[in-house]
Amino acid sequence: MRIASWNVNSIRARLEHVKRWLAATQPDVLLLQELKGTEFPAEDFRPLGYESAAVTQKTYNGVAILSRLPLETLATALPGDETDTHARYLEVRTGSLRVVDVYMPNGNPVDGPKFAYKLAWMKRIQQRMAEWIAAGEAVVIGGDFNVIPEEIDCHKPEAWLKDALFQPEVRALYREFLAAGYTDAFRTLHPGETGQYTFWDYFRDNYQKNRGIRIDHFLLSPAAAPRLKDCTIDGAPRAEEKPSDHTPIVLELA
DNA sequence: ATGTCGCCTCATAGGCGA
Repeated sequence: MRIASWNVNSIRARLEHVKRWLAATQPDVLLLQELKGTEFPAEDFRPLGYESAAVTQKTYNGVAILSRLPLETLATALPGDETDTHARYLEVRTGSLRVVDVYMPNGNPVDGPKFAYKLAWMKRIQQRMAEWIAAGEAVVIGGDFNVIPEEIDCHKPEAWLKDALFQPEVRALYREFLAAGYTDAFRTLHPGETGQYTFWDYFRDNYQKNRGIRIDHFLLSPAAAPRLKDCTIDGAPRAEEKPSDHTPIVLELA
């Protein structure tokens, strides 16, 4: 079973990119983030064999899950804060798995309320993750975590010291996810491998120079982890015309 | 500080978020 995740930075601007990539890569499930608009073009994916669920809002955020298998929506918001209206979370059951699509808050600037929101959001999902482990659930959590886990996950750690994505508290929470029993699919299969990134900002020639960060991740619960076969980053879409600033990460499960 | 995108609007430029 092939499950992929891609922050597309506007589904409207990237519709043809996504359709091309689906046809070429043939994932069973695709998690999308940063749809950036109220409308989700579900009907464009049906001819390719995908049903979908989406959580959208105007201008910002937005997540969707496409699946070739039947899909049942379990949750469209992360519990724990009734005042949180951001479209950042979607949980479905498909292919006997609980599949969770996350677009975690960016959190910049570090000295403002957005950073507090990021930490609170991460603690809220940590609570859910503990419940799934306690229940022995097979869970795949994928998406844009907006977390650079370790120094190896960025080209130049010094450049990210003041950024929310690389703060000690944020990295500590990510490590707590792993300590609780979740498996970082990519890093587990590629220990110590450098230069592997999922995001390069549009500035300068960061993609051409491979000055990026690894912030899109797949985490597997203990019940799902034994099925892990492969996890790779497909850099090709980042080299296309008018690309997203992120590129897809692809997970293979037995 | 800056660079570049994409979205939106008391719109054709500027602000916001990333």
